[in-house]
Amino acid sequence: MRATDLLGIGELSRRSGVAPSALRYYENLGLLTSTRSPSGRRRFERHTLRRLAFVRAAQNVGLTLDEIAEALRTLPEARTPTTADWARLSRGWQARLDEQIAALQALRDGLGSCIGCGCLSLRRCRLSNPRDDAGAQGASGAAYLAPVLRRPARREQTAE
Amino acid sequence: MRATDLLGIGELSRRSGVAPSALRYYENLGLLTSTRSPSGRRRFERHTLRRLAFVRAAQNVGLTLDEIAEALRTLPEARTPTTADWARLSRGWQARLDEQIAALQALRDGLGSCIGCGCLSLRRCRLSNPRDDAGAQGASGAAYLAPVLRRPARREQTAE
DNA sequence: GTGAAACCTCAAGTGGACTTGAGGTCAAGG
DNA sequence: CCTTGACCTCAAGTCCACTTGAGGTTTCAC
Repeated sequence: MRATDLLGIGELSRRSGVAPSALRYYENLGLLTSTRSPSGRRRFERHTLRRLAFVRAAQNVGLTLDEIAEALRTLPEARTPTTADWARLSRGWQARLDEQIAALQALRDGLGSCIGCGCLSLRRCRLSNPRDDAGAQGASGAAYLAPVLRRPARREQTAE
Repeated sequence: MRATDLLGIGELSRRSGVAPSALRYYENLGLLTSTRSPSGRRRFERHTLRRLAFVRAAQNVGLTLDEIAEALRTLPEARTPTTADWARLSRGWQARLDEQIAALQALRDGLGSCIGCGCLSLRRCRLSNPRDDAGAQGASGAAYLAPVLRRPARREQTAE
């Protein structure tokens, strides 16, 4: 492991596309670890890039940083994680994604009929559907649409 | 329009599943309007339920409250909105949803191969894929996965 | 040797969508 | 008459994932 195998925070940022401030933040949360140079600068091992890739992917699947940190804590400290380690952590995401996709498809299909009818409410439409009809369904009325997936795209491009 | 056609905030909350505090908040943002009783209490018209249904649906599609408010401002003030009005507003959501679904499917399919290989990074894997490889792609390197759809389900059930 | 760039820490700010709390009013039932 | 509970306003707090800023040190190229 030569010195050039260790990345400074700027280098890691450039290679990962994650802002230095975010990297420090991640380290605070325990998602990342670093050693320090004599003058106190962070030195990250190269496999931190893979860790970051995992973090990104997990975020895309909808995990919070806390959940991700918890998952990462199950990695062996002693050795560089293997592909099998990563595969283990990401098992289960598939199902999660399937659910999210199904929820969105339901929304889209509901929307398909709604655009025709313009109803956008009441039991004819599963697009929104609060429990109108004065509790005709009892307390455990219609569940709302899966609240998956809010929030629009964020400023991701540094360009512009 | 009899008095019973007007809903108090509690009643509206119960029928819509939206918390009173949220309803007041929406009114502040201009998503909702109300008249007031002599003693200053809010009275909502019944079609506010449909407005709320629209808000919910729009949120599910990924719009912010500001965007929703803007859309709602294009509704005619004078009359109760028609189905055609609602349909007009929700046109365009379809495409948005299609995009979101496609993004998620790409993520899932990428994941499929990654679970096998455990790579979870580098150019072999489109699950995460920051621009590693020291800018081999130039400044306009791989765009990250669509950052659609973060954040997990929120406490939606009052039950429990 | 000097100035810019890169790094450090720690505290506070941001944005979106609300909720919570303090402090007060009003209507209805017993 | 009194209490309970539904409602009011306005300010501040919460959560998540970061970013920004102030104030200070180190490293590097010239």
